[in-house]
Amino acid sequence: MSKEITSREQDYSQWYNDIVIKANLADYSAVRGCMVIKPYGFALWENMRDVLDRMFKDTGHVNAYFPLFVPKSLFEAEEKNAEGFAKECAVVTHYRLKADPDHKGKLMVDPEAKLEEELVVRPTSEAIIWNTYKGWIQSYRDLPLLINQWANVVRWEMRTRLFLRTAEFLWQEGHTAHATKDEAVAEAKLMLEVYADFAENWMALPVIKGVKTAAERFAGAEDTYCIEALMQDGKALQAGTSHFLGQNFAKAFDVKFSDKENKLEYVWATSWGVSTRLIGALVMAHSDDDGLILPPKIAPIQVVIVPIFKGEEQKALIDAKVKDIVAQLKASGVSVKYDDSDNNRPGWKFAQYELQGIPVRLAIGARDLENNVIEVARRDTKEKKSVSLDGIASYIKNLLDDIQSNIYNKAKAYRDDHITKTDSWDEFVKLLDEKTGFISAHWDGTDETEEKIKELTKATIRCIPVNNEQEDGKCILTGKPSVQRVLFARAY
RNA sequence: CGGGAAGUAGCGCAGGCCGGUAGCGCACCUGGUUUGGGACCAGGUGGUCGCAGGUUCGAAUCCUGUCUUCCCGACCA
Repeated sequence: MSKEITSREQDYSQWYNDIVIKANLADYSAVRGCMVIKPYGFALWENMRDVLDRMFKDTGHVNAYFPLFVPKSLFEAEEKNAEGFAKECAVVTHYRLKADPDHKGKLMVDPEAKLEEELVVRPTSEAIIWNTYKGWIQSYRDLPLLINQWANVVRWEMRTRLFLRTAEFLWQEGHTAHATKDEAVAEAKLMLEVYADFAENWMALPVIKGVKTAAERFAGAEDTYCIEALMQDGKALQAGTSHFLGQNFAKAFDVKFSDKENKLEYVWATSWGVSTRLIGALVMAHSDDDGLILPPKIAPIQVVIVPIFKGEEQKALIDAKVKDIVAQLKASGVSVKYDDSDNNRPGWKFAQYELQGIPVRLAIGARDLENNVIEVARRDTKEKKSVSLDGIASYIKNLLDDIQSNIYNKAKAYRDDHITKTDSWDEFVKLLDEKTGFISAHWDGTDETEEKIKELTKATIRCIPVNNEQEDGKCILTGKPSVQRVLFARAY
């Protein structure tokens, strides 16, 4: 049991915070609601970003960068979107400070330097981007326009949590323009598939693809698609969203194109994003009471090697052997760190690297050298095994694959076990409190019922799964007729 | 933004009521012994007690304000 980390049973929230801090993913900062992403956490984000970036490019997208600031007049152009974000916008009103005459050595906002028009710090970039697209799109030959940007955004949250909800966060936002509705819908669905692929095959995070109800939909969208994941405390977490925006932004920003018949039409739009919140999902989906557990495919370091020795002579022999092992692993594309620092003893290192979620640990001492073996410890199951050094690289490669799928299967088994069907309101309430997870129940399709259920239970409709089975039934709350079940859960 | 708790050495905490030389454990430095699951001995370094005011001869301690964090709530794509 870790000395550093609160157990999940004792305090799940504290367990999460402990892991984020103690595994060196992030740190608190002097700015309310904003965190520092530390090198280890950022390396993880870089790996995730690189994979996603390649997936975006493989589906025809290119990167660009748009400004951090959005003039208020542009921001408010698409009314629903603006209203949706209005309450959490940071706004720049002045452009200069000056020495404060009443407080020596202090600065004050210069009242003379008020901006003509306030600048909204982007909570998302639809406005500035669609204002720009207006100048880029004239003809159907300019379409589709498939652009992504990696950026920071600011949402002035009242209550923040490391990675899960911070005032500033990093993300990517794709913004595409299309000639037809069908093509835009297809794009939104395609990117949902990309996100699901990334979550499942790289993050080992099983997700449910679905569509949001009107109440949960992105402000300004016609349809919001999402991937929903389940955390170990039974709460759902939205891990990514993809929006079909219809012609709402095209109309708000007057973006028209000439089609083949030379008719002027509004373009069709999508936007889609995932953020550093995914790191929070990763932590909460896989980790245990000893610390972080990372899927090998995105772990910053896949293998750490710890030498165990008495005296410099042994150390030299081990160094020579490890040098060879490191070369073999690197040649096989495995990222590896050799920790031969003398600051800490092996036991300390073992605990530390487990806390940081490094998938595989190798320990090697004089005894192993004699027998031409090495001790292999896997983080996910904590199994240890002595393995021959002959063919060690391919053994490790296979092991990393096995760990990747084991982590996924474990998360999936938990998730699948926590999707419960019910047709009884009493059971619905009981399940939310006791079993937790997703509850599959009939809903009459109205905002009022959804809102009422949220009031009564704090559960929201996470999504209507794609390809949802159609089945006649009665609404869990009102008893009114329903044609399908939807997934409810308490959520982050 | 409302309610609660916290902030004293890098980390974890004591001290605070009852104002009077700022302490403990871990970490760090030096030396030595060690090294197969968070080593041990000895000797050291390190703090304007979150910040700003106030009360007082004197404030970590009392008062006011403020900042940051955590928990609960409201809010949140």
